[in-house]
Amino acid sequence: MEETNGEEFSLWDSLSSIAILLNRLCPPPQQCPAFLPIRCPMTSSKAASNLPPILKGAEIRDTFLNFYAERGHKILPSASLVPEDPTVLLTIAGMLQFKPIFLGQRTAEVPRATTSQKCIRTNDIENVGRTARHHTFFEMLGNFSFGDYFKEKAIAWAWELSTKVFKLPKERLVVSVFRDDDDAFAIWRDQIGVPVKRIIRMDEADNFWVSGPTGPCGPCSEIYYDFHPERGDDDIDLEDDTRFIEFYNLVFMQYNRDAEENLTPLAAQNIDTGLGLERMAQILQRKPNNYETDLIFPIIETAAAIAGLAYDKCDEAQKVSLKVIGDHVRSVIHMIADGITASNLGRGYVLRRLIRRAVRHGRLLGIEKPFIQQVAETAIALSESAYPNVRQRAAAILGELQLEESRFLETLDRGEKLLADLLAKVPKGGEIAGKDAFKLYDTYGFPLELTQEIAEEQGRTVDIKGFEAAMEEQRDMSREAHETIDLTVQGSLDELAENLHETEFLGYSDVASPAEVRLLLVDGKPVERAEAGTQVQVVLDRTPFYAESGGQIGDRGYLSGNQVVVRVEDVQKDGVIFVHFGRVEQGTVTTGDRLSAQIDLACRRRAQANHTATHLLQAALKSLIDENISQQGSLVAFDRLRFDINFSRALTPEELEQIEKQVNTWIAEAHTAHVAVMPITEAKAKGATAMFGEKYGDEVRVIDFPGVSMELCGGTHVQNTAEIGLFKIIAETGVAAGIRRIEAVAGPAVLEYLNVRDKVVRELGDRFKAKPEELPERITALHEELKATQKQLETAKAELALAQSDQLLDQVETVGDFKLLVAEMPGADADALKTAAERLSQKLGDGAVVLGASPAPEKVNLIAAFSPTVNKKGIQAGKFIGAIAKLCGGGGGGRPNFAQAGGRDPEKLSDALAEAKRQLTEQLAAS
RNA sequence: GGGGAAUUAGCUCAGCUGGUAGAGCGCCAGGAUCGCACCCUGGAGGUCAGGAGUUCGAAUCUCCUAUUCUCCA
Repeated sequence: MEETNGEEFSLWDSLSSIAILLNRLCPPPQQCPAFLPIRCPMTSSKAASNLPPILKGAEIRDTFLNFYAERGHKILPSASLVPEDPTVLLTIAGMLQFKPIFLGQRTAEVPRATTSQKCIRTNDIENVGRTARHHTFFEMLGNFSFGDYFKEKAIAWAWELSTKVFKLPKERLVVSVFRDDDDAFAIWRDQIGVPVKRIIRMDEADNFWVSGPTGPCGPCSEIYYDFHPERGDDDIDLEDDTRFIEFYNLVFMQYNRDAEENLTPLAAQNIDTGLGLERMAQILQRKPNNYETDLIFPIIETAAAIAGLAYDKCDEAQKVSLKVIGDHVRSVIHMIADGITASNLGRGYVLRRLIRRAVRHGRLLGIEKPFIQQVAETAIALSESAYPNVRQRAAAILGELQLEESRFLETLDRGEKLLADLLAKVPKGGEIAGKDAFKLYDTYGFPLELTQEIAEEQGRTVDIKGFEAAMEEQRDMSREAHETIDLTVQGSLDELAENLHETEFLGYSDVASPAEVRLLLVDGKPVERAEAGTQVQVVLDRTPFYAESGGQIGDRGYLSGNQVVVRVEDVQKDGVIFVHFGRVEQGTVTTGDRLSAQIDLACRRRAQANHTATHLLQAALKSLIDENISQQGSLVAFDRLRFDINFSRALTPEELEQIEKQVNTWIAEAHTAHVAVMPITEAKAKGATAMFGEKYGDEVRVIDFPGVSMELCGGTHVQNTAEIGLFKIIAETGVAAGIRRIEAVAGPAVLEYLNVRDKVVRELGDRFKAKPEELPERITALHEELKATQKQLETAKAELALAQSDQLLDQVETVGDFKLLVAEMPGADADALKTAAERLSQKLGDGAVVLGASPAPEKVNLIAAFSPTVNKKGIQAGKFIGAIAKLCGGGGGGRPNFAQAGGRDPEKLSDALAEAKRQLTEQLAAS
């Protein structure tokens, strides 16, 4: 078929409707195995001979994987969204799980593989829903060659898959190659037969792949689908996304780039490709964008139904909101399924933002009530056949979403209230300051767009520039803080590292060893010798000391030699070099000295007990509470251990008791440790627990207590769990939303812990004359008694003050139209004075009352109560009493009608009162 | 890792530049009612998260700690 005659739309539309009809005739996957649609009547029909068959998303996925499986590729499962590579936050590309192979860190088990990989990217999050194909969640179909086939086959297969299997018309395909890649250009032109005009050369920015500043890299070649072939082959602009969509990217990894940017050919050349599932679905399902494909649209329909909307009748803004929900919900269910929980850091924070954006767009659509769970249920149903873990984890997903959604709705409520206050202060037509909007966002989590929207409704604007400036400031602050950490020894060590060799670690087997001083530092600077009394850092050629890592703190001990003793208090690791921090206790230590390095065995044993206990704790949590619990942080010290886990609620006392019991049972069962070093892949295959955020080499150390716990770990452990003796949980607290912290003690540290508790309880028992179990009751009773007594005392004091005040009525004098009372109320405290003064002032009517007392040594209280008529004479209680209080060595103030003051000189009280009386008499008498 | 904020009665929250801790709901009692709900009157209920400091005086200002929320990396 020669291209359409410009009537693209009508033809396309009519073909679409035929296709839809045909699809109805043979639609359901269960009747229609993956390849059947290709054999549908449609493909043989003349009218549709040039139109690819409509395939469901799932069929596209299966077709791709099977195509490459038939060509010797092993189908591997999608890797988790949480990458093994700790430097990467989330799995952002199909090749991520193979990166170590491409970087030469690991050898491939198979020469060819194919995957459908779930991916998350949030760098273009603002575009999601607004363009046809930006997503935070997408699936990348890929075929990979590890030093096996290269360009020729990769190109040929990609073309065969596109044109023969997916039946994309050749005339509608355009390919790109890297500017200098003549090989690829020739293959496309000569072997595939693509017209030269439809092979476009592109620059580095688009068609040269690098994994980092150095390392493997190479040119790419991409295949684009052309929605408007009638526009001709002459000015093809692949950047024009109204015409082209890139759906297949082939990366030819053929060079290694060094620090000087020299490219040298790789011995083993690799192929890494990616075909966007959603994009292919858009093409094959004739949809205007990815969102309306069967991979996402049901989610949108669910959301629309909840909002009471019909998608095709929605305006553009509503469609954007629905698309954002459709996209984000897919991200969110897979993230939670892979064990991520919403929090305020790292990938947990990414998850939170996605959930909140989805909720917010739901509100934009007019949904007031929680709805995310319902939408998520649709998303789970859509994904479960390809990713069964979303169904297995459905309860966790829905629970997490419900928690986070309600938390966000609370945040919004609070923000709306604060914004209302803010708006009240800005006149109509005015502008909300950028820093105010930012504070709302930064401190209270209230989205900027929402601030703008509500402000606009109220006829006000928001200073966006000011907001962004404030945001930039906040970013700088974070970044600076991030960079300025730990400059202690680092700098000088880096300079010297070239002259130092890797410290040989002997501590797994030895507790003491001869060693040579290779480097001596004082205050971070290298020195030849250090005298007794100086703080030093020592680098040895070999050491039995464990350096802090994996949460376990460094060993303590001594370095000793001829007349020299250095006490080691801590050991840190800088890469492969161990630095012993300590103090020279005796003699002079000199670079090159041969010393005996000996660790403090008692401390080491405690650390071992705590460390193994940490492993048992993790195993117990996984088996008793939730298998998805994983470590978020850990500390193993000599006297305690701390273990942070991702878990969204507090553990109950019963659960903690259960865990404690389980760990102690394992201790009592005396399990023997099997420690082995093996390739990481083997360890994983055996089911060893690894930690995210922990860097592992190819060879890993596995600590195995068969049947109980198996973990990758470089720390030191007991040989038998019985050595731990006893394990006791002492606290369970929250660290951040979604993260709980368990603190415990194990081994000898338990005894210390119990001794302290025991001493306190015994002392309390002695003091309260009660048995330990009676203490709480006893204290409650005493507490109540105390409160009752205090209450009685207060009442009595108030009564006394009133009685005293009544007696003072005798001393009232009349000055002109006013009543005047200046008196001392011995023993009355501040409260009593206030009560009395107020009562007297009421009784006197127009007039002034000044009372004074000294409730304690070195303490004076004064109260003045003036009627409004007195204020009119220009006398204010606050100012008046302040001046009087100065006479007693103090100060004071208050309101014009009622004020209080104090001082420190009781012996001057009567003089001060006399002065007060004199002044008041004089001023009140004046007319 | 670095910021910002919050913590006041059983619950939701006021409390201004330091000067006698409040409201609404809930609770208890009384009134009204054949009775209940509504309603009216009265009452109980507070270590102002904890600790230190400044001050004559701190819920209020400063510092530390804990907990929760939130933003950035």
